[in-house]
Amino acid sequence: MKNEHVKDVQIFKALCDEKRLRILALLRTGEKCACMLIEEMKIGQSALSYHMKILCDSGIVKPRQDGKWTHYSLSKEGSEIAVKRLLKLTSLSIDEEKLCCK
Amino acid sequence: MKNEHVKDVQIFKALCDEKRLRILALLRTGEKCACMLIEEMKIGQSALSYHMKILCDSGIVKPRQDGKWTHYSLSKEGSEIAVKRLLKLTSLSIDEEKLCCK
DNA sequence: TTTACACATCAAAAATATTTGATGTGAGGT
DNA sequence: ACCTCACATCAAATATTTTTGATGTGTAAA
Repeated sequence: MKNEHVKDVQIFKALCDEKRLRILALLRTGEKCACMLIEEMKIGQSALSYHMKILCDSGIVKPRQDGKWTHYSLSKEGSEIAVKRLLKLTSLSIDEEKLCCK
Repeated sequence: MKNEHVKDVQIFKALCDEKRLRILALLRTGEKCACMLIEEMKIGQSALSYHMKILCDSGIVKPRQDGKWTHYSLSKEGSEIAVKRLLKLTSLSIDEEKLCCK
């Protein structure tokens, strides 16, 4: 009854900010480097870094180092986990029992 | 590029708080009245009302009046919309074009 | 119609998240 | 080794969210 949902909160916190959703929208068209996101988002370097950390920590976005540059892209695995968690959180637990016991 | 994601933010804001996830967990076992949620959650009446408003406004939970009592339950439609939005937000837009043009 | 109950709403306080500007770190290039 | 660039991290300022206690609203029973 305590830290039950810590990971879930982390995932959905990543998604509950408009700027982060706009970043995701940019990543939907493919990998982007931080400098490009800063430009497109019209946001400070430090603020972008803050948001990217939240997105990466959630698992939905993954970073890739390329020398001095960092490139970000959507993580298929992370997204799948997020969807699975959402399905679980919003489904009746009866359904589960049906699956297990019937 | 502005209020593009207002509805999405509303949906995921509902999911990014630990207390609200615990409320959802309680609702997974079936409809619950506010008074029961207050008890189980060990939370103030006013705070519960605040959280229920956020959950209901997101569409994930739906209220039902029964005289003086309000009962809350998971909304199947609301949950489906949330899952659809999450899938969209985290999928490459290439996939879409494949579906449309090929 | 009065009263009690269940819940919503409000405003102020408390807690948390985000932005900003300064500084740190690590990878190259010279 | 030194310098610059790209980004991370920190601390303080600002903004937003949540809690709390008081008050409002609608329902039902007396």
